[in-house]
Amino acid sequence: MIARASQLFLPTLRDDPADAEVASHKLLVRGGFIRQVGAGIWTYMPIGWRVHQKVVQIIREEMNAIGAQEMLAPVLTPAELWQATGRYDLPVVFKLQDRSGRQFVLPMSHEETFAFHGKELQSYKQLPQAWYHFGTKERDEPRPRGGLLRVREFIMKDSYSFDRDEAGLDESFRKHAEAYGRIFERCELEYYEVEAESGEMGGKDSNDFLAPGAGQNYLVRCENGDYAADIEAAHGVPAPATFPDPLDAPEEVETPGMRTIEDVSKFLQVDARATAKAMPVVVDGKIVLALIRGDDRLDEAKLAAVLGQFVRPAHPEEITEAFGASGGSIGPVASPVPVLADEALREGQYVVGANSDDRHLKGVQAGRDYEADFADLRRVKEADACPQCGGQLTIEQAIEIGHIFKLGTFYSVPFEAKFLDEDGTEKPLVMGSYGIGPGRVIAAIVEQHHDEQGIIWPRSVAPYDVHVVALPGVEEQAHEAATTLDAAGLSILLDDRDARAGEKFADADLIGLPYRITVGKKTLEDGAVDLRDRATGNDRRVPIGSLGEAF
RNA sequence: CGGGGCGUAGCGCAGCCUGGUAGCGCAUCCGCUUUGGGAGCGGAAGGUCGCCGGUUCAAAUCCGGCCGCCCCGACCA
Repeated sequence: MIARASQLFLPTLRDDPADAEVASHKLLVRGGFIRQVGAGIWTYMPIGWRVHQKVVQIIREEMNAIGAQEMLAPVLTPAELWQATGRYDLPVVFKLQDRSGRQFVLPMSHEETFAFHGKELQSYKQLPQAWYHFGTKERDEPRPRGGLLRVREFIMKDSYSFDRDEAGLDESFRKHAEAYGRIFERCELEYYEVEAESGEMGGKDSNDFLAPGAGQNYLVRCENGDYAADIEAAHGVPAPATFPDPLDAPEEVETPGMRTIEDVSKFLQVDARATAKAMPVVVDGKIVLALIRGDDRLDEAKLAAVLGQFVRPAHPEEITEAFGASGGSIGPVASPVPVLADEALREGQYVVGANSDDRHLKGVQAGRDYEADFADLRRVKEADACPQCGGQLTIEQAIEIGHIFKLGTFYSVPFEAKFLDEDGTEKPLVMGSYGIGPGRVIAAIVEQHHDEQGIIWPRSVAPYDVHVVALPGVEEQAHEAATTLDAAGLSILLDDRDARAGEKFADADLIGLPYRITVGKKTLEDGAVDLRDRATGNDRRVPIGSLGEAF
């Protein structure tokens, strides 16, 4: 097909929009792909929607290839469905009422709705099933940002698998993971499948697909390529500490006014890595002392994974009341509250607060001088070693483009979505859920495929294959060239606007179709046109007669 | 929800401090000249200055309230 730029709704902008920070946001707006309607609310304009449809079609083909069945569930959803699982109370869920006060939800995902339909599955003979749709999701995000990176309304491909048992779920999960890999490869995305936190979806195992680029997630990777994880789930091997000579028992020392690790380690001439810092937190109204190595940062997500969702730092008054000392001077020895220590502290002797202002203890050893539960609490740092091979870890921003969950029976039990198994017993369906946001995929592609001039679309998702630039005076010949390419099965954007060459070239670079053909008097004298590869910038002169075979 | 910033023509901005006929660049429309990397000249159109209230002879400008948007944090697929 041939689209004429003179007729298209394709408003390109010369300048970056004032409110854009990340490359994908700037380029998609400038290139006339998307426009903002409100915070986190976007319209896809014609060429942006074409890209979206290309991504959707790739996803659709790969989902169908693993036997998943496409359907469509509604956006407007009776609140009862969400009350059944308790997700009704999540703050990110949009709620509304109809005129007679009936309550509804605008869903952020469709586990409830699909589990509701799962009730019609009756027998193990019907299993496994996998259903999906491209549905509009609504999220009352506390803070939308970054163009398409984090929005309040978006289309998501979400699929739901129904199996007899855990083994079946494992298989459905694996098939989805493989399909996701094929989808992202076809979109020419660099991506990593990593273990993730399950967030508010319920259930247990979940993997994220992270694409390096801008984005809200932090991807930890080993230089040797054998380890990748989201920072909230990542493990790193901390650099070893240099310990002073061991002591037979803790020794109390005066540390006047020393409240920070930096102060204490400098004052006592001790490696900061041979100190421990104590962070009192409150969960369920009780104080717990979280203990990590002095040079580490507490990872709130990991702490919450151990202690529960509602952990908060203790207030200064709570600390003083419990420990009889202020925040910078507390420690695990004779702690009045349970101690939860980071794994790094199992071995070695550390300097810790003495639970008395202006005093610290040297030579404190876990197990000998205090009792603690151990867990991985520390945030991974760049200096850490890879847990697999000891290689150097790197941390980079990444976009979460897909997330797959093993839900188990979290949804099927409240909905009583049961089936009769081969042994004649009734069992709850074992479910999985699997999401991909095409909008985020598009943003990730642009983050990974652009230059100073604009976007460089992979051919698989480009809105058109070829940008035919008609220079003044040869509009007829340009149209003929476009017709030839169209007949050869390519999709064409024909720039037939009454504009200058420089402007058309700049727009072509910005819009980023894989190929550009320039039809101008200069080369037409030789019966040829120029063919430029957007990615490499290389030009080729192609005789008009063989245009159809040039691709 | 905490901190910071912004709201003036389609887009990017100045004007506000020190109140007095609303401006610049790009884009748009008309004409002429130009035409292979965002042209030149001439003419034109386009604005309830986010909203409401207050002060004042007079408010884009000062004061109060509200709304919207962006960034950082909290939170989050």
